[in-house]
Amino acid sequence: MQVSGGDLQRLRQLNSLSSLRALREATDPLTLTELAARTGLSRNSVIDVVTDLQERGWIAEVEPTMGGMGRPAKRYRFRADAGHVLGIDIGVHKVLAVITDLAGRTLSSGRVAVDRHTARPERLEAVWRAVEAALVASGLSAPDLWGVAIGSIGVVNREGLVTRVNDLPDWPGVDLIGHLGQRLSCPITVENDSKLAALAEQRLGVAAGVRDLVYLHAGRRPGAALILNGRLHHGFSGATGEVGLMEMTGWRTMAARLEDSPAARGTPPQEAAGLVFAAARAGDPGALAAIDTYAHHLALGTAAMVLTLDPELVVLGGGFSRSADVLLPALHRALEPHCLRVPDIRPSALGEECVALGAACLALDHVDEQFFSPDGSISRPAAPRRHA
Amino acid sequence: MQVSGGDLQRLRQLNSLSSLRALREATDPLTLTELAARTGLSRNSVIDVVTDLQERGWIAEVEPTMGGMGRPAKRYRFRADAGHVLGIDIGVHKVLAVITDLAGRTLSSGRVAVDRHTARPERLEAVWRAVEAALVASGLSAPDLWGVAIGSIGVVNREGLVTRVNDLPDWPGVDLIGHLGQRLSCPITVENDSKLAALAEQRLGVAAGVRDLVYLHAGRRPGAALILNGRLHHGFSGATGEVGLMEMTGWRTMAARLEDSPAARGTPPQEAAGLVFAAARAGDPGALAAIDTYAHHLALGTAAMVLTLDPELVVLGGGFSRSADVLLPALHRALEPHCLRVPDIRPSALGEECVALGAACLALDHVDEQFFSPDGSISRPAAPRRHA
DNA sequence: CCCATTTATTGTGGAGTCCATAGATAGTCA
DNA sequence: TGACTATCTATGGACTCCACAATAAATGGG
Repeated sequence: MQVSGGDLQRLRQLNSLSSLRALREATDPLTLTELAARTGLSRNSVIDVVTDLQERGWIAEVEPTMGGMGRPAKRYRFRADAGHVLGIDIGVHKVLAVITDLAGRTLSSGRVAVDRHTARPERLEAVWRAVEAALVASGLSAPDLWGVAIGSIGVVNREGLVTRVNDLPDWPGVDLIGHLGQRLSCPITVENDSKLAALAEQRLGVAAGVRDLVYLHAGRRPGAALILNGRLHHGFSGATGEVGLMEMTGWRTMAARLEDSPAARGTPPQEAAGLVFAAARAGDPGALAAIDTYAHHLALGTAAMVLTLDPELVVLGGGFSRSADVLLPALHRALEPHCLRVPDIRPSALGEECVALGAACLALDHVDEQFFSPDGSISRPAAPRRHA
Repeated sequence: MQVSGGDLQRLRQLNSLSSLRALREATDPLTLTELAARTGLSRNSVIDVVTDLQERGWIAEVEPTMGGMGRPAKRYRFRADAGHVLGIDIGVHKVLAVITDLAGRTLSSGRVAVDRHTARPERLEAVWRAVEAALVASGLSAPDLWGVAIGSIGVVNREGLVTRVNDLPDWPGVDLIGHLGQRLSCPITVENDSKLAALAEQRLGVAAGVRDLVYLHAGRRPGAALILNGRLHHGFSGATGEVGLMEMTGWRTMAARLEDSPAARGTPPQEAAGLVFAAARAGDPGALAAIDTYAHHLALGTAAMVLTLDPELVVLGGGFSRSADVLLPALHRALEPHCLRVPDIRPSALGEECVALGAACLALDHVDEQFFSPDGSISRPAAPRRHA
């Protein structure tokens, strides 16, 4: 609840922003009268604001719709194509770059495969190749980007440094902002990948509009992230959702035990879990038991977070969420003995672009913040700045 | 980040509010020039705003300080005595009502002793007697109150209803807003007592200004509450910080086990814990071991919250926090094996008025919200309204 | 085809708020 | 007493919003 106040021009800016927001959040183009009603301004003032925004390229007039009574009104829409942001997902097995417009719609993407043995320089090079591919595919160039956010595995602190990673020995300490800042001249943010997946679900996925939620990354490397009061919860040092570190939850070993179950014995570990889920779907008692055991452990850590936070929703994401038809009921059953009220549980709606899309959402958030800050102006973010 | 905008009078209102906030947050009275610098407004505008605020009784002029160069400047201060709020703590053993000014400073209080066998009607009657006593002591009457908040034991939902209580069988379902609304004509809010204690610590106590913290209520009935992003975290149904419900933490029985330790065997349970802590302070090995066991269990639940949230600070409150000199180091040791980073732990600074003060803080928050809402005016809250 | 009805657009004047600037005022210091 | 400094006071200009009246463009009925 920040009170800003200021100048008459600041007032005009605030009114422009509230008009812009109204147009952006509306599903259909709005007439001047509708916009006046939504912003609470008089019609005259809305005309001033709208012509101004139109000249600056923020909104566009669309064909008036005929057929109603009276003189047809001009209609205006938000121009989501006025600017673009870049979201990057740096994972163990892939690097994915996505370019979206200001509404978060994907325009293009670039993908480069890597693996757990890829060294830091090669991984960074892969990042740049993915970005270039996405830029080429979109027809844009680097200076057209208004913001960039990067999702990385590991714990990311407030300065955007990766501080702790389990799987990639040479990844901690990498300065992604410094690296990408050499070629990109817009604000750059770094965040943990699970956190960005949670953000994507809250903005574009099954958790649209939910204020408090726990995101579970159920996969070979379990994790969790939190959206609290509608915002990503970063924590003091970035290490949130780490309940799996409590040995009693069994999170450290639960995925391996699932892959070791008789239904998948002997298959390569990357396919094992899928086989177990398939077997369970076919009614195999051993597979069902293995999944119940997995769900039991997943529920222990989840219960710790749910009892702490009492969220409205739990989103089941990660690779295993593809088998939500089997896993979700088991998780629900396993949570019941622990929770006062088992929250709604929904499987992730977004695919493997989840993290990159969440990164784009975070970049959009920062663009927004710049607009709405007291000294910001309604124009594209200008100065290259380091964000964390 | 709510964009408001509006007409010229709304702009004036915003500028008045930012001036008011600047004066309230300043430690000393400010001159017009200083105020202009802090608000970013021109001197002329500040004069307009300030004379207006003075006429409405929000600020007062103080004697100019001589001795400097140039013409002595008028100085203005926020009038914290312009309004008052009431905070009520309804506990098992006492009802405490506190009246504070707009700065959260206690003016008067009223206290009535009750016990676990007091039935609901008598407890509600005690609430009213405590309120009347506080009013009499302050020289105010009910219509002078701008806001009321009540801290109750048990889970409190968004509608302000008490939904779940362990110790008082006839307390769930009590409609405190309806009851007090019969005699008080200002907005009334109800919240869980531990949550309010946490709020008090964040506003007036050891956690001043900390954005993310976990409040531990270490006492005969353990509990926890969270401040996240500078605001009280209520949760979807009000049941946050309930990690103690996980049987593996041992929270349900840890206090009884402490009271049962040899150092206090045979003493009345209300004094037992104090005796154990005293014995530990004197070096008694059995007492030290009992405290280590207690700290171990307290740490299990705390670790679940800390790993989930990665807070900056843990505040140790509740009755046992009087023995923080013994308990805090034990808790720190017990947390270390579980946490990546053990947060700063500080003992509560506020005494047993903690909950009532937190209630006053919450009432002040609601008064503030009314000021800063787009359609609010800079005047005392008018209409009686139910808050939850 | 013309006209009443409905809704949107355009134009004018007034009120409120903020700002820049210049001159008057009230202290201190030599 | 007179220079100096910072504050107070007054005036005019610029900007933004609003209310109201007149004009314009569509529909639908006679």
